[in-house]
Amino acid sequence: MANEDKDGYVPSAVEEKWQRLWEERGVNAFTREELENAEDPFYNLMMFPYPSAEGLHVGNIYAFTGADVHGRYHRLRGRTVFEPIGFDAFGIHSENFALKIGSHPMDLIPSNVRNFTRQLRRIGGMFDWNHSVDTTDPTYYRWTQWLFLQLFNAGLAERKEAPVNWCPSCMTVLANEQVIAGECERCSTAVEQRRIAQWFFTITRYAQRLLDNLEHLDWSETTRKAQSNWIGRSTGAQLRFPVVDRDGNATGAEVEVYTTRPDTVFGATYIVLSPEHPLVDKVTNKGMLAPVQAYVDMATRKDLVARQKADRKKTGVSTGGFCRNPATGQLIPIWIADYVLMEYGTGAIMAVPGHDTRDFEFAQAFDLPVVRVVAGPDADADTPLEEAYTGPGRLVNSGEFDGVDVSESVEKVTAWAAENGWGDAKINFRLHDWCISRQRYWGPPIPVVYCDTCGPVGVPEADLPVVLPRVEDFKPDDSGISPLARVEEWYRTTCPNCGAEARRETDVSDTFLDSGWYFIRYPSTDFDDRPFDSAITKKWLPVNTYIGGNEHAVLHLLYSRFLTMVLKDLGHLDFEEPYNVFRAHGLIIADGAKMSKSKGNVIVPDPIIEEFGADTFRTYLMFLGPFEEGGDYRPQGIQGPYGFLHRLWDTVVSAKTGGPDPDVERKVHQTIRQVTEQIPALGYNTAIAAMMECLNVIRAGGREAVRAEVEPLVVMIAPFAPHMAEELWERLGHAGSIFDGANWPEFDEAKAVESSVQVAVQVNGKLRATITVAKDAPEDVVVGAAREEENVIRHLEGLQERRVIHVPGRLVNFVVG
RNA sequence: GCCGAGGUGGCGGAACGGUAGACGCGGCGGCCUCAAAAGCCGCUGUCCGCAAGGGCGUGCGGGUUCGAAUCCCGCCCUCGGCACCA
Repeated sequence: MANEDKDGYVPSAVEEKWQRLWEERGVNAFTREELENAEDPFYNLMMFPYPSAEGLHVGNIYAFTGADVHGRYHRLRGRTVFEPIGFDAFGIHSENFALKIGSHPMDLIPSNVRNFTRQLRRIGGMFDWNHSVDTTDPTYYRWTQWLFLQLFNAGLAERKEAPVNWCPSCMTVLANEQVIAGECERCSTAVEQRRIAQWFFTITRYAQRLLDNLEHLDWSETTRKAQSNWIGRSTGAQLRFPVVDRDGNATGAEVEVYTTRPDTVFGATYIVLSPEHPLVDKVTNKGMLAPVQAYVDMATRKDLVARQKADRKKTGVSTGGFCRNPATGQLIPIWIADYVLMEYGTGAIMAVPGHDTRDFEFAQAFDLPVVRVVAGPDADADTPLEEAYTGPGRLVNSGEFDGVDVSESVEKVTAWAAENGWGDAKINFRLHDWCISRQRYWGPPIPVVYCDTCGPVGVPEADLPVVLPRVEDFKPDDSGISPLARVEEWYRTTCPNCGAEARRETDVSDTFLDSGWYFIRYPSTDFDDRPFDSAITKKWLPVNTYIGGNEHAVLHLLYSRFLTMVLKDLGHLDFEEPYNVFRAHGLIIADGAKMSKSKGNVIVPDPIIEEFGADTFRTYLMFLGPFEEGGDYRPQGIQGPYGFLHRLWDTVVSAKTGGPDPDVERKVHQTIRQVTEQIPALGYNTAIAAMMECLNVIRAGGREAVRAEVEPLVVMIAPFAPHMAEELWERLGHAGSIFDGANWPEFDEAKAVESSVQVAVQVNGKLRATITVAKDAPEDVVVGAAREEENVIRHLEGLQERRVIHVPGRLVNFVVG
C-alpha cells in the first residue's frame, strides 16, 4: 500500500526493511570468535518448537515473544545476549502426521522447518540463525548418540524386560510420563501392558539429588512443586513378614512390604501381593491355583486405564497362604489384588484396613478383619471403625506401644522392628527409571550392536552417527518391534569388539533425549568434531534465563537436569544444573478455553501480522495480561496497542528540539523507573501500560513533544516493537542498531520526584476530601489543611476527635467517635 | 483425594495494609467531514440526588486494624497438574 505521507507509519515497510538489515549486518548472529570472546554473556533460552505442518500458532508466538522481550531488554542494558532457536523435529508427532498424509518425514520436516523459519523471522525474534539446531540432522543426533554412549559406558543405561505402557493405536511403548490417566497423551487411546526388553536410564539413582537441588533453583514455584511431587519422596519402612505353612511353621520365605505407616503394623490383618509379584506362585495354596492363575492373567493383561481408576471397585483373590504378623504373632492371609502396583515399593503391602482407605474398601469387599490401632481424641481402643481413620491420635491395641502419639510412633515402631530384625527405615521415590526405547522409525537409532558372544556393545564413537536410513515403509505394526527391524541390510553388521556377525539395535530413542541437551549444543554448533566445546560452554552455560511452558515441568525439565548432572559427574561439564532461572509462561485463552483444533478456537497469526504488523502483534500479546499467567485473546483488543504505536510514531517523527518540559520529564523518569523494574520481572502488561500513560502525558492537550521526552520511550518500547524502534532510532539521527550498545535510559531519581502530592483525607477510614500539599510539608501543615476542608468539617462536627493518623504523602485519617 | 494458580466494572486487567478500578477494549456524546472511515476531545462501577454530596461495592461468612482486594480463620467456585504410590 502506497502512503503519500513519507512520515506515516507503515509497519510492513518498516519491518521488511529492518529484518533485511538485521540479516545483512548480522545484528543478531554470532561468529565462533564472537561467542568465544563475548563480554558479559547472557544466554537467553526458550523452549524450541516442534515444527508442525500447521506452522507457528499464537501460543508459540506468545512464548517466543515473551522470551525475546527478555533477551532484547538485557541486550539494551549492555549484555551480550545469545538467543538461539531450533527444531525438535523427531518423534511420533511428525511420524504420525507423515503417515496420515502419505508423506515421508524426511521430506516433510525440511519443508516444515523452512516454514517455521520464515515465520520466526517475520515476528522479529532476535534469533542467532548461525547457531540453530535440528534434532533430526545427523550432525546433531550423532551427539545425541554420543550422549547415550556416555550413559551406557557409565552403567547408567540398563536393558531390562519390563512391563511397559503400550499404546495399541500408536503401536509403541510410552514412558510413564506420556500416559495421562491411563491413556496415551497423544491419541487418548487406552494404554495396555506389555513386557518388552527396553533401554532405561537409571534416573532413580539421581532422585534425591534432583530433589535437593530444587531448593536452590530460581524457578517458577509451580514448576518446582510439580517436579518435587513427581519425584515423590516418601519416608517409611520396609517390613518383612515370614511366610508360614498351614500349621504355622516358617517356610523360609518372607514377604517384604513397604509402608509409610509402620506404626500401624499391629493392625495389619492381611498381606496383598501385586499380581506380578515373584512370590505369587510360592505362596499360593494348591487348591487356589486355578482362581489365582485366572486373576493374575486377567490383571496382567488388563489395560492400565481400568487398573488405575482409583474409584473402581476393588478386586482380588485369596492365595490360601499365610504370613505371620511379626508384631502380633498372628497368622494373616495373603491376598493378590491389582490395586497393589509392582512398580512401586516392593510390590507388596501389609494391609491395615483400620487406617488406610483402600485397604478398608478391600476388607469390606472380602470380609476381612478390621482392627483399630489408632484412636483419635473422641475414640478409644474399642470404638468401632465405620471408615478408615487416618487422623491424629495415639496407638491402641499395639502392645507395648499403647498410648504412644502418632507423631512419634513411626520412629519408635521402626526402631523396634529393626532391633528384632524384621524391618528397616526406608525412603521411596515415585520416580521411575526413564525408558528411552521407542519401537518406532522417526528417531535416532540407539547406538548399540548385539553380538552373540559379547552381548550388547556400544557403537564406537568414531563410527557415529549411526544414520537413520531412509525407509519407505516406516509404518509400525503390532509386532512390537521397530520398523528398522524389517531392514535387514541396515541392521546386519559386525561386532565392534570381536568382528563376528552381529545385529544393530533397531529401536530408536525417545525425543526427550534429543531435547534433553540441545541447549548445550547451541553455542557449539560451529564444532563438528565434538558435542560441545569446553571453552565456549564454560563461557555461556548454564543458561541465564529459560522460558517455556509448564507442560514440560516434569518431563523435559527433569530429564535435562538429570543429563546435565550425569555429564558433570563424567567430567564433561563443570555445573550440574542447566538453568539458573526458569519461568513458566501462561496460556493464551480464547473463548474461555485453551486454543486447540478440537475446540475450534485456534487463531491463525499470519493474517493478523499481515494487517497490523509484527510489532503491534507482539505488543498486543504482551499487553494481554501478566506473562506468567497468560491472557484472554480478543480480536478487538489489538486496536489499543495499534493506536499506541501509531501515536508514538507520529509523536517521535514530529518531535522538536529543545529542553524537556519539567512536568513531562518527571513523568518520563517515573516511567523509566517503572519499566526498568517491570520488564525483567516479566511484568510486561504493566510496563506497556506505563508507557501508554507516559505518551498520554507527552501528548496531553495536543502538545508537541521534544526529542528528549520521546527518545527514552523509543528505547523502552524496543523490546516489544523492535522494528519500529530501530526505524525511529535511525530517524532520531543515530547510526547503527539500537540494540548495539547499552542504550537503555538512565533513571534519575531527582528528575522523578513530585514537588507536590495529593493526600486523601478520611474520617473514620472513609474518604471525605483530597488535598494537594507540598511533598515535604510538615505534619501539622497537612493535618491543618485537611481540617479546613468543608466536607471534612461537616463530618467532624459535634464528634469527639480521638486520633489523627498521618501517612506522609498518602493520607490523613481522623478517628472520631 | 492431593498439589499449584486464580475469583476485582459490560470485557482483558491495575492497585508497598493507605484515594479500588491504572492502562486498554467496548459503549455513549462531541469536533472534523457533503458523508463515511481514520483521527482528535469528553464521559463511562452501581444506586439515591437538580446539585453539593451520600449509600453500596473486589466469590461467601467471620476476625485483626484508625484503615483490608491485600493479613488471619472457615467455606464456595474456576482453571492447570498429579492421582489405588501403600
